[in-house]
Amino acid sequence: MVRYKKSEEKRKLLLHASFQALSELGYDAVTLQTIADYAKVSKGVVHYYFENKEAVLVDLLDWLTAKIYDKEAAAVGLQSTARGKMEAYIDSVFVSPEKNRDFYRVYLDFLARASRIPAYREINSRFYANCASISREIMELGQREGVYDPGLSPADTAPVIRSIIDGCLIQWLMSENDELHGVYKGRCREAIERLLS
Amino acid sequence: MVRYKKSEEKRKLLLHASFQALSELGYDAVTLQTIADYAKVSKGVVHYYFENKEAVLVDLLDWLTAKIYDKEAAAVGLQSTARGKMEAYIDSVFVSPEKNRDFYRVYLDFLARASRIPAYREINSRFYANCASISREIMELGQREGVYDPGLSPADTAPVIRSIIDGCLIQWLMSENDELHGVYKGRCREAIERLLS
Amino acid sequence: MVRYKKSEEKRKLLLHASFQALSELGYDAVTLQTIADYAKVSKGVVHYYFENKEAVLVDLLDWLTAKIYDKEAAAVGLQSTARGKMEAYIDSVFVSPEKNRDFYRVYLDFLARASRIPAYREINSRFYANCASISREIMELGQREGVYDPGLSPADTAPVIRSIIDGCLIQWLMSENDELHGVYKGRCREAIERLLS
Amino acid sequence: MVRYKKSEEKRKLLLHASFQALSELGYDAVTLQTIADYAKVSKGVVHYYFENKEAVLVDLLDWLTAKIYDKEAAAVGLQSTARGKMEAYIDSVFVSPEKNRDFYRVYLDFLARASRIPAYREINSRFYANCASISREIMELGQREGVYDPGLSPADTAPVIRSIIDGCLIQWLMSENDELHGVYKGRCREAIERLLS
DNA sequence: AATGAATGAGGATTCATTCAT
DNA sequence: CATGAATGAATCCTCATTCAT
Repeated sequence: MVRYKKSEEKRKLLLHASFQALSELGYDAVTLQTIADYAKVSKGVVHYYFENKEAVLVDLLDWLTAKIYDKEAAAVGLQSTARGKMEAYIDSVFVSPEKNRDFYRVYLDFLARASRIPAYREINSRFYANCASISREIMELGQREGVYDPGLSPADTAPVIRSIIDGCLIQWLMSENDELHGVYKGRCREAIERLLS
Repeated sequence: MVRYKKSEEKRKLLLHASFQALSELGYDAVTLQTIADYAKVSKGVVHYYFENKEAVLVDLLDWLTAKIYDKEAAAVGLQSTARGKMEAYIDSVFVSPEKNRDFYRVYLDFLARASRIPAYREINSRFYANCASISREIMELGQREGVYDPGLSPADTAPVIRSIIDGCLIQWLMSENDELHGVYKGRCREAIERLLS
Repeated sequence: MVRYKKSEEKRKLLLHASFQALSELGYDAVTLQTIADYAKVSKGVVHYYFENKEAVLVDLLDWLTAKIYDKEAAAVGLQSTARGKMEAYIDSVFVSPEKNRDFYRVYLDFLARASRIPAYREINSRFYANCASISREIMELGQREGVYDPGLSPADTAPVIRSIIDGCLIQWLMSENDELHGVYKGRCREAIERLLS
Repeated sequence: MVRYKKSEEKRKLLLHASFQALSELGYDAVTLQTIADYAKVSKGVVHYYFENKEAVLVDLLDWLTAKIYDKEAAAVGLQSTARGKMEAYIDSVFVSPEKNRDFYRVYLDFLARASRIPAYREINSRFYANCASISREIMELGQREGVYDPGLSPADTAPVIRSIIDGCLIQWLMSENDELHGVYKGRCREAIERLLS
C-alpha cells in the first residue's frame, strides 16, 4: 500500500515536471533527460515509472485535461444560476495570462499531434465531451430559467462554446500580449452571450 | 547562401511536396529526405533551394497562409451583399473535408510551434490580420446595409469570427469524421450569424 | 552538458585513442566514428564524454602538450649542470623517430589550425611559455656556471631554442627518413650550443 | 597560342584566388565554391581548369613556394658579400607582418598535411632544397671571405638556417602580435649570425 | 529502487563532383 | 568555354532505450 502510494506520488512528480518542461521548452525540445532534470531525478527513473516516452506524454495529457475539467466543473458547481455558472466557467477557463499560456502551449502541442496519435485524440475527445457536458447543462438550466433561447439545441451548441473559447485563447496566445488576455476574455464572453440569448 | 535566382517554379514544387509530406506524415515525421522523396528529387536539392529545414517550413507556412487568404478574399470579392460575402467566406473556408483536413493538420502543426518560433508567429499574425480585415469589411458593409447590429465594433468582433472558424474546424478535425464537416460548418455559420445580428 | 563526473579514466582512454587516430590518419580524416573505433567503443560514447568534436581535440592538445612538457621538465630536473640539463632537454625532445613522428604529425595539425582556432592557440601559448621557462632556467644556470655567454638575455633567447627544436623536427618529419633523426638531433644540439656559448 | 596564354592567365587567377581564400579562411574552410567566389567565376570553371580540388591545392603550393624562393634568390643576388646576402635573405623572408602571416598560415596548412599527402611533401622538399642552396652558397662565400667559421659544413648547416627561420616565424605567427615581428626577426638574425660565426 | 554508462539508429547539413544546356 | 542544377556520400550530433551495477 505504502509502496503504491509512493509510486503514485512519484508519477505525479514526473508528470508535473513534464508539464513544466513542455510548457517552457515545447514538445519538440523535451527529451527524457529534460524531464528527468526538471524532476531532479536520474534518467533511468523516468523509464522505471513509464514504459517509454510516449507513455509519459499520454499520461500527461490525460492528467492535464482531467485537472482542467475538474477545476471547471468545480467552479461551475459553486454557482446556481445559468448566467452565474457560465460566468464561472469562463472565469475558470480564462484564469490568468500565465496559466493560460502554460496550458495552451502544451495543449496545442498535443492537439497538433492528436490527428496522428490516436491516444492523444481519444483523450482529447473525452476532454471535449466533458467540456460540452458542462456547457450543455448550463444551457439547459438557462433555457429552464428563460434566460437562454429555448430554440437552441444544447447538444449542438455546447461544442461551439468550447470552439469559441479555444479559438479565442489560441488567438490570444499568438498575440504574445498579456494585456490582451482580458480583451479576449471579454470578446469570448460577449460572443457566447450573444450566441445563447 | 542563396547565390543565384533559383527557379521559382522548383521552389514551388518543393513547397508543394513539403505540404503533402507534412499533411500526410506530420511535422515531426517529415525529414528533408521525406520532402526530397515527395518531390522526387535528391536530398541535396532541398538544400540547394533552401538555406535549411526551417527555411523550407517558414516559406511553406508563408505560401500556405497567403494562398488561403487569397482564395478567401477572392471568394468574398465575388459577392456584393454582406450576407452573401459572409456566406462566401464561410464556404471558402469550409471547402471540403479533404482539403480542410490537409490544411488544418499542417496549420495546427505550425500553430503549436508558433509560440516558440518567432518566424511562424509573425506569419500567422499577418494571416490573422488578413482574415480579420475580411470580416471587418463584411461587418462594416452589413452595418451600412442594416443587416448587422450597428452597436458592434467591427475591429473587436472580426477576430472572434476567425476564432469561431478555427475553433470549429479544429474540433471537427479531432472528430475524424468527414460527415460532421457539414455539421460543424452549419454550427459555425449559425454562431457567426447570431453574433452579428 | 557535462552532467556527471564522468570517469577520468575513460576520458583518458578516448584521448589516447584520438591521438592514435590523429597520428595515423591525420586531423582531416579523423571522424568521431574513427575515434570510437580506435577506442573500441560506440560512437555515442565519445559524445557522452565530450561536448563535441572540438572539445575532444582541444582536450587532446591540452593533454598532449602538458604530457610533453612534464616529460621534458622531469628529464631536465634529473640533471644538475646547465650543459647536462640542456643535453637532457634535447634528449627528451628527440626521443625516437617513431614517437617524434607521432607527436609532430599531430602537433603540426594543431599548429596549422591554431592561427584560426583560439582554443588551440591559447594552449600552444601555454606550451611555448612552459618550454621557454625550461630553457630560460638552464640558461640562467649556465650563465652562473660561466659556461654560457653572460651577455645573452635568457628571456629573449629561450624562445629561439624552441624555434630551433621545432624547426629541425618539422624539417626532419618532412624528410620521411628515420635515419636522419639522429642527424637532425645533432644539428639541433650543435646550433643551440653555438647559440649559447 | 592566345588560347593557351589566356588559359594560363586564368589558372593564375584561380591560384591567386585560392591563396587569398586559404589565407583568409583556412584550408579546412575553403571549398571549391569559395575559390570560385574569390575568383569571381562560377564553380564549374574551377573544375574546367583543374582536375579536382587536390590539383588546385597542389598547384597552389607549387606556385607559392616557387614564388617565395624566386624572391629570396633575387634579393640575395643583389648583394655581393656573404653578410650582405644573408641580411638580404632574412629581409626577404621577414617581409612584413601581413605578408608573413598570409604566407605562413597557408604554408603551415600545407606542411601539416605534407606528411600524408606525397604531392605536398615532394613540393616542400624542393622548396627546402632551394632554400638550403641559398644558405649554402652564402655560407661558402662567407667562409671564403673569412667571415664565417670555416669548420662548419655548409651542407649540414644550411638546413638548420631554414629551421631557425621557420621555427621563429611559426612562433611569431602564434603570438598574434604584429609588433613582435621585428623582435623575432632580430632574434632570428642574431641566432643565425652566432651559428655561423 | 535508482543510477548513469553505453548503444546505435536517424536526421540535418556540407560539399566535391558530374553533366545537361 | 562557362554555368549552375543535381547528386549522394560522408559527418556531426541527438536521443530513446537498454542494462549492468
